[in-house]
Amino acid sequence: MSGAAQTTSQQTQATWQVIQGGKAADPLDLLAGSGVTISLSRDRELHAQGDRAEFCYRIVSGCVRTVKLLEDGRRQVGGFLLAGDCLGFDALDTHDFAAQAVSDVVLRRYRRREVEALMDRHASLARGLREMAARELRAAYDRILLLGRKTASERIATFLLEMAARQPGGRLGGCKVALPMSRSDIADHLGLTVETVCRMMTHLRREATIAIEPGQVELRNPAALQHMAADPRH
Amino acid sequence: MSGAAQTTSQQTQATWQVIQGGKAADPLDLLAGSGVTISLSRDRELHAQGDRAEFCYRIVSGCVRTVKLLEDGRRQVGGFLLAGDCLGFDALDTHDFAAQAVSDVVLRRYRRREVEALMDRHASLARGLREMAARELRAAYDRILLLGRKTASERIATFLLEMAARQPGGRLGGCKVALPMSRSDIADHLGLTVETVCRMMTHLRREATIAIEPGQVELRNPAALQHMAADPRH
DNA sequence: CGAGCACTTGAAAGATTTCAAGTCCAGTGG
DNA sequence: CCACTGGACTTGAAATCTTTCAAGTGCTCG
Repeated sequence: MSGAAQTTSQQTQATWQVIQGGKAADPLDLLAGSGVTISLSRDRELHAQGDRAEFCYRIVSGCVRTVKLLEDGRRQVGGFLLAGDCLGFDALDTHDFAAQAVSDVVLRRYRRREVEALMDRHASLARGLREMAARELRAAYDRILLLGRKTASERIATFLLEMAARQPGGRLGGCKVALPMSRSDIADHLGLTVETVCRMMTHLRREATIAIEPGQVELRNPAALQHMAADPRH
Repeated sequence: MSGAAQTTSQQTQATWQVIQGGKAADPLDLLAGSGVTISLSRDRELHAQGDRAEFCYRIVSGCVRTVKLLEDGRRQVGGFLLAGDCLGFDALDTHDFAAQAVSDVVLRRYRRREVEALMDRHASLARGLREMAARELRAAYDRILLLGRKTASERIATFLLEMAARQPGGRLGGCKVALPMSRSDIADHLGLTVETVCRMMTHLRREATIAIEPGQVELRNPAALQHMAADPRH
């Protein structure tokens, strides 16, 4: 019953009707009215590590990376967010990682207070966001397995297949996968060095498993990648 | 308004009153009535990888590990759960990792259907579990940083300090930290081999930073550990 | 008392990193 | 319009951390 909840209740109510009437809609549609559209240019920060978590976001277009830093400069890229992905809905009071635009980015920004209030009013939204958090957690455990137990070549293969699966037109065979992030971003995501990432990619190119083009790769032999993603020895 | 929700609503209502009247209580108290107490002996599984997620659990005593396996037998221990910790509240339809008793264990088991229904009825419970999921996610990102970017000695130091912080009587200086899990469990948790874990522990013992005893270690110089947890060299 | 398993320790092997050049472009200024 | 500069990307060789392979110790359970 907070002020924030009151001010948004009208548009929310309208959206709710639509969902009731239609098929199982995106639970986030409930938020449609309460967001603001923002544009950010390459390398700008959505929020810094430690910032109060006032807002959460949904990517409209472009690519965002989440980043944690160690005091001595070592960097871990938690993940890359593409169009449709959400960020910060499950934060606590502060963000414990930074979020930065990998490319020019358009996103929709929501006030967390309002989202929280809406969740208390609409169990369906709460359920939807809960499921989203569960998916994130599952992805995090997959990454923990990758970082804890997979070799460099397995990590690269897994990463390429993951990016391919997230591509809009999701065919695997001979599809071009956009890689808007730098090699260094990929390295810091996979717990490797830039050089190792390069060597592995070069190796895949020489085997004709992939073709490297600026800003993207073409998967010429996805089966080989899939095999490689589960086999420690090359 | 499912049947499950109806059958639990009476005891829930009673608990709810208590929470309203008292200080900010454990949101899980709402579940008090709907669980069953279970005992499991060492190495038994709470659930296997891929099992339908019918139940979720709260550890009463003992230690539980979560485990993911690769086809070729490589193993990643996601984490260790101690008394008070929860498991499976944020699962999707299936568990994507196994949960196994590290020691003899007593736990409280809840039916997820009932928990879901209660969440829809009580926004406060939903909020509490949401916050719990957020904490888990934060811990997962910390582990990703550890596995992606920290050296073996940093991993060990971080692990020992983490376990110490979770100890019931939370003093750090000269405190004994129970380590119910095997070296091999620790290795698979930190992305190392058993041998490396042993060597690092031995090293710490020789420096008199810790004292090793069966099933536990004593932190003799926590400051040294803290320094080591953030310094890649030694 | 013996077997088996967890744990420890040492030495050799290996995967990845570090260090060191280059190459290739895109954007800039002459 | 074109050379120049800086950054991203590649590639090679040496160094290093961790693993792998090999024993050996010690403890617990039959």
